Amino acid sequence: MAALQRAIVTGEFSPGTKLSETDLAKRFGVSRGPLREAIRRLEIRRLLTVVPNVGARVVSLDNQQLVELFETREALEGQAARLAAERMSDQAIADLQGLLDRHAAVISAADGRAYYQEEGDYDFHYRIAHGSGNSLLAGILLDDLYQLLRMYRFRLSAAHGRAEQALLEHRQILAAISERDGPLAELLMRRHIARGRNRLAGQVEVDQE
Amino acid sequence: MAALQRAIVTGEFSPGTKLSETDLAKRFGVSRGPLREAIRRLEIRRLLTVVPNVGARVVSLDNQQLVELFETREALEGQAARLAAERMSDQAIADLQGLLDRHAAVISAADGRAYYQEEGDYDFHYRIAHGSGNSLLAGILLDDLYQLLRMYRFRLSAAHGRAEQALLEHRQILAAISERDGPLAELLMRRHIARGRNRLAGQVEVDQE
DNA sequence: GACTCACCTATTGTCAACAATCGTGGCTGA
DNA sequence: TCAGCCACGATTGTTGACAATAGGTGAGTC
Repeated sequence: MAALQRAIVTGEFSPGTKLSETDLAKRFGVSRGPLREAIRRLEIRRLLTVVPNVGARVVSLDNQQLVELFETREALEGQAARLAAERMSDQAIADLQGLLDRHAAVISAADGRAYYQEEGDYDFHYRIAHGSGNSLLAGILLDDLYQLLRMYRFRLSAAHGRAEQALLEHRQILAAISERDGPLAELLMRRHIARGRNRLAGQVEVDQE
Repeated sequence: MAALQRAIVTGEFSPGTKLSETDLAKRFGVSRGPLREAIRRLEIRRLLTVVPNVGARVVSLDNQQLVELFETREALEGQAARLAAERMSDQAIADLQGLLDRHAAVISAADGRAYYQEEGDYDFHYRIAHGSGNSLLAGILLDDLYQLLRMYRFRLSAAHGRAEQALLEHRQILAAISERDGPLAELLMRRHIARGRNRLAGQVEVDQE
């Protein structure tokens, strides 16, 4: 069930790949019934595109669609940061501070490369989404958009030194949250994501098929 | 397929209702296989809550969850309004102006009651979402959140005179879009939705079972 | 040689039967 | 009388087989 989603998100199936029901059923050792249900779920989550009587393919996002993804994240994560500033517990904020400290250690050890590309960035955003105290908002971000984003992390490869920059931005956002300044937290988060979007827009198109 | 979703959204099944697979299968004249796929889809769309080995129920949102819905809409529709101000065609803006004129006619004819409760409000927000030019953003709003919202329109019953107020706010938003003022359009849209949320918060709890 | 049409294969869509799990009701015992 | 246990019924989860549709392939014709 979740195994299929993981296989897609982790890039085991590259974007655009045709998914045969019978093949997948054998691969995961289940019958086609449950598998079709899993496919429907991933279709709604926008990880697969299904055309009737033809089959399912792993979504293949062009740069335009990635820009759309970032625009949507900008709105939702901005709101999440604002709400987190109002609602996150002092304990959760302290924990998040600890997380960023660990990230800093990783960065200096790995010379800046690892942080942004790897799960560290997701960790931070993950906690902010949860910290919003809004389970609907958090659900849309974590269950839908982040899964989509992870498929394309390879294309969002960080420029050298981007890791330190990202960490700095994370620290600024957390500082705003810590001071319970909702509007500032929202503004900083939106900028943080907009930077990612701009980096994307300036990138050469890399179409695969 | 879509018939089940329509039946739920239109309130044919009231919130909290237990949905039996066999009953629904007979009702819609299909087998349990396709029906289960439909259930999974509606589960992801958050219209049904499914607990394993027990069954599916129509979601039953308490006021807290409705507040979450409005908070999420606020972020997404605000962004949609901002983008619409940048991207909507002059033609689409003119059409939307015509829609609001027709709404005004309906209001004066029906003495203000019909507009806000009925589909008129959705029409406006629907077009803004589309006007954003962001199909992901529009999809989340139209396919997920609005369906959820429509289930609870009865609880959001407008106070007398709210229809005129809503129409006025719609006109202000459209004016900002027409002047290509993205930030203003976002601000006004967020306020427009926040008013709905505040009305909700001040409302007595009406739990159904 | 290129185009058209019919067939054929492979894949998706659907169905009815079987297995597994949960909730309920009644029974038993203290 | 009430608590706990057991068995039964009902509902969900799963499976394999059958039907329908799409795309490719080959022969035939212009």
